[in-house]
Amino acid sequence: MKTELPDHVRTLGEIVTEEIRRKLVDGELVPGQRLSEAALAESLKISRNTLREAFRVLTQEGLLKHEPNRGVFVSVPDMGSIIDIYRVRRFIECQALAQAYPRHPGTRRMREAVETAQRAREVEDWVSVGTANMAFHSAIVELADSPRLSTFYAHISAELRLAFGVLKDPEFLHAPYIDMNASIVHHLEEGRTDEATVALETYLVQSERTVLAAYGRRGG
Amino acid sequence: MKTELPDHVRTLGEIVTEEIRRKLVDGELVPGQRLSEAALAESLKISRNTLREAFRVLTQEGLLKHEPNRGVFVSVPDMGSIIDIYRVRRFIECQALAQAYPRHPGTRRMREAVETAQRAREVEDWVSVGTANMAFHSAIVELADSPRLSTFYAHISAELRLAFGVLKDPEFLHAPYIDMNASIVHHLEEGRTDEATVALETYLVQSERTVLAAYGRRGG
DNA sequence: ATAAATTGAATTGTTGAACAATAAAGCTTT
DNA sequence: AAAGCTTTATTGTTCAACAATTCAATTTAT
Repeated sequence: MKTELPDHVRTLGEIVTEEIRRKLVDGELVPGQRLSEAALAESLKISRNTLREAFRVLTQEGLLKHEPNRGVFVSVPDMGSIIDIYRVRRFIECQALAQAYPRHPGTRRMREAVETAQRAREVEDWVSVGTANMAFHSAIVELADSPRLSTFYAHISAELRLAFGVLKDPEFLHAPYIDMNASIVHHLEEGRTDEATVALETYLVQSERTVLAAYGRRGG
Repeated sequence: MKTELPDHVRTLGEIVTEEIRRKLVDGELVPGQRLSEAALAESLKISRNTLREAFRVLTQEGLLKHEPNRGVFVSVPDMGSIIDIYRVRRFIECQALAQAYPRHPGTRRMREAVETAQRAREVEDWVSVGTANMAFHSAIVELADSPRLSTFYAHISAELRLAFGVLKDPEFLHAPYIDMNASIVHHLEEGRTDEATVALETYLVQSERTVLAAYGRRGG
């Protein structure tokens, strides 16, 4: 008897899409940078056509910007984008949390993300702190039990990492919020969804202010 | 002096993407149908490579489904999809309406959509009624002033039209709701956002039930 | 000297053909 | 009827070519 679960065959185009996406959120490719078809195709050892298919997907996700006849560029998240992203985050995360029931499996994932972040903080591994922090908020969105909402949030989230990348200070951006997250999940576990929601909103407002301020100091 | 605003150069790939998208929401291509690269490319008079780029975009939008080595198929919205879509709609539309301020320009667009729908009803042009109805709900989402949220909603909306297409009864699906929409925008204009939100939620619950029931009778 | 027009190189847009890899269908053999 | 094997059609991927466009450099004109 064979285990029949390959279901997700990975085509070269998809693999390459993931690879470029990773380079984008990891900061190997920086906002504003132009991605030459010929150069990138050679570097990834794929053909231009396959690369172009990947470009279309990532453009649709908001990570790349396509300017016809000029090329594709890594999206530059300006202040308008950041404001919009945080507006969406408050819009989605707060409501997902507000109408969650405390026994939802997502709660466990929130708890785990907080603990992971705390362990990473002890070793001062701020990149891992950031990753765990993102996982925490993804878990919040999953409380809504909507695949489409979760996918959408994943895109928003990746776009925000692009913005964080240019700031290059994960400690500053994530460390202060670990305890707030702990408090949020604690409220939720105890059934105090109202207080959890208020705490989350406070978090998001404060985080937005921090990011915008840092952004204002830098590129404008 | 030349009017310098072409800004959005339309590449052949984009044009073709729009064309296929139109065929999808107009029901010329039906859920489950396989789209042969060779056949469709020839029919549209474009190359396979260009068509494949369009496929990636539309797959990302949820209108097509890509099964590696098997081809791309028009998405078949099953009950799970419909439930998810309506969950997202309640999630987004209700909150957008609840926190809207009555003088928002979106309000005017809501009013105009209602009037367009009413005029179309008098002529029994049910397809136009449906289009106006969709415009009404897009206008609700625009009350949130978030480009990303509006784009996301547009995708959800197109996916829902795919599901409506198989039911083929625009009168049944849209006509009963014109007056509810009129009532919603009226409440909003008079500043009674709470009542407007309740009415909207009622609308969405009722519409979902109708669609699911019709779906259950058909393909299941 | 500045602005406009021209040229030319580099890049993207698009195509067609080719071949490899995979899946579906048909056929055989048990 | 099930398992194994061919055959066939389709997708995955590459390559080379050319058209169309941008951009910078150069020339020309004011």
